[in-house]
Amino acid sequence: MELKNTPFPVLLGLAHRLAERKFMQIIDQLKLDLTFDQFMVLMPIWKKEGINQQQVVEGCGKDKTSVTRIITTLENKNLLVRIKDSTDGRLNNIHLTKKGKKIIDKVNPVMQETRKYIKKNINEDDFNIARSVMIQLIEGLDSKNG
Amino acid sequence: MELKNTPFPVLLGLAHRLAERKFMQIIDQLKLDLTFDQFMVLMPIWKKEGINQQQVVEGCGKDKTSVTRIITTLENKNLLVRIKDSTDGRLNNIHLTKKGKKIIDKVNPVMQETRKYIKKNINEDDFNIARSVMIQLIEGLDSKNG
DNA sequence: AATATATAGTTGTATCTTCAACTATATATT
DNA sequence: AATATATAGTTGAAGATACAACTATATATT
Repeated sequence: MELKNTPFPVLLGLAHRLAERKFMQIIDQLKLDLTFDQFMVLMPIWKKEGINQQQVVEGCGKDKTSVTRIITTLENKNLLVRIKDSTDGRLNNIHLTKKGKKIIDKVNPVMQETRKYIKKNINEDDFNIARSVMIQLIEGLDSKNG
Repeated sequence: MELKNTPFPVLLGLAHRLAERKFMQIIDQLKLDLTFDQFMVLMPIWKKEGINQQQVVEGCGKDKTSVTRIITTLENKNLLVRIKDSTDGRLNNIHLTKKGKKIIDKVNPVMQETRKYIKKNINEDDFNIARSVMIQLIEGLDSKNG
């Protein structure tokens, strides 16, 4: 596939898809019943136990509808539980179960490995520039900023 | 949302999603019955009339399953037609209808506008580095290369 | 020519995504 | 206190995605 003249949004989609696929290739070897998207939702909860769904939305970059549904899926798999906040009835605080923690402990090293794999052969300075461009791009596109 | 320490795959997903959303915001103003993904499939066909589905796959960066289904959707909307290749019976050559061409002519300027919008405030050299990093990343991840 | 292998495209199933509309609770304004 | 507005989360519907298994045609190998 000729990438040189490929529009940037196409590159974005491709990179996104291929990175997911690579991750799944590796995770499948662990025989874990987990998708990439489910992992993306678990991640911020693992980083900060008991955060609410809105904070999960911010932590994983997914739409709140998707987060609602994936959390339901994960709850049905007994990887986490929703607990209503005692002082603000709108909030669902999310807690990992033992099973949830266990699965994350298995997946995390895989994630590290995948990140290294993705970065291999890429100049570190360039990679950091790409990171900052992505961030500027996201900030420029964020609905709050027009 | 705090982006500084956000993992790169999350940034990829976010940028991808926000770019799509921005595009749709603008396209909706034209009252066209078209999604971003449908446009992504139309684009390579518009660039080269009569290409087959496999070439569309390469041109839009989507999975062949998705392309099959989106092309069916677009055929039902009368924006294109499948025509079996006369010398290789495996191939579907895709041709835009008049309606299809008309819609692309309306969307193209929007796409240009969106690209400008996305790049605004981003240093051009940095943007080009980001582009090349994306390409290296895709090439490194492409299944053919391991 | 017969068989094996490769390529193009489709279909089934499960999951994910988006938008818009909705419920419920909390906060701000009068 | 009553009303308006904002925020957190859910649901329905339409569309997109991934993988694996499948059909059909073409090319390579014996």
